[in-house]
Amino acid sequence: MRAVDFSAASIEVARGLIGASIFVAGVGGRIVETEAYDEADSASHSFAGRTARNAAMFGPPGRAYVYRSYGLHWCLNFVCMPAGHGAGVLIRALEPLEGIALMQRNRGAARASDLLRGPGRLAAALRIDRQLDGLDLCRRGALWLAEDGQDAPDIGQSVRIGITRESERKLRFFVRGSRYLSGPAWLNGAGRARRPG
DNA sequence: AGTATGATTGCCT
DNA sequence: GGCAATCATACTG
Repeated sequence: MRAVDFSAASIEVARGLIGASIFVAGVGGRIVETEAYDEADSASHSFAGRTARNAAMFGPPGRAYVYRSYGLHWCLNFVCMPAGHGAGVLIRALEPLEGIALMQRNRGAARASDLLRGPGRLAAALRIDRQLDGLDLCRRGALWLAEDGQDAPDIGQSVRIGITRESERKLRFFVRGSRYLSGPAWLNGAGRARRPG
């Protein structure tokens, strides 16, 4: 499947989005880390059913779901199949590509390697907030996606970060060896993800 | 490199 | 009231 194609389950979309790029008004980067949240996933915001906050997750695939995390940060997700069941992909980290100086201004002059490392940080750098919730990503709107021309990256797989429920499922995908990842080093290592020892 | 803490909003999963 | 798909800061090593 094409990378920018949401007619698939979140685990496939999470893997497929690695290497694609996100652009928002003069800034953007390449996706290096994602997490899948599927239907019947107790770690997902959609698990308890539809609310005002998570309504976009229950809409058509290929839309943005933007939520506030810990009352402070915004986080960006893409809605996936099956439609109406609340599956999605959390975008966790980008490699800076375009508008680095502007993104540094948006976040208070972070180093390039820290600019887009983590879902809250990348949303701040790209100035993503509630206004983009529900945006149709298949049209070129305020935020759009681009295929990457580069060859396929080496993709690692690990457990998800910052959750307590279903914490053993390996639904996080990342570019192995990237300097732009979030999470502890032992999750991002060269081998398959495991603790050193 | 790893660990602890407080900030703050929305839903109780 | 408690908790959450987080982050900056302030420590320790």
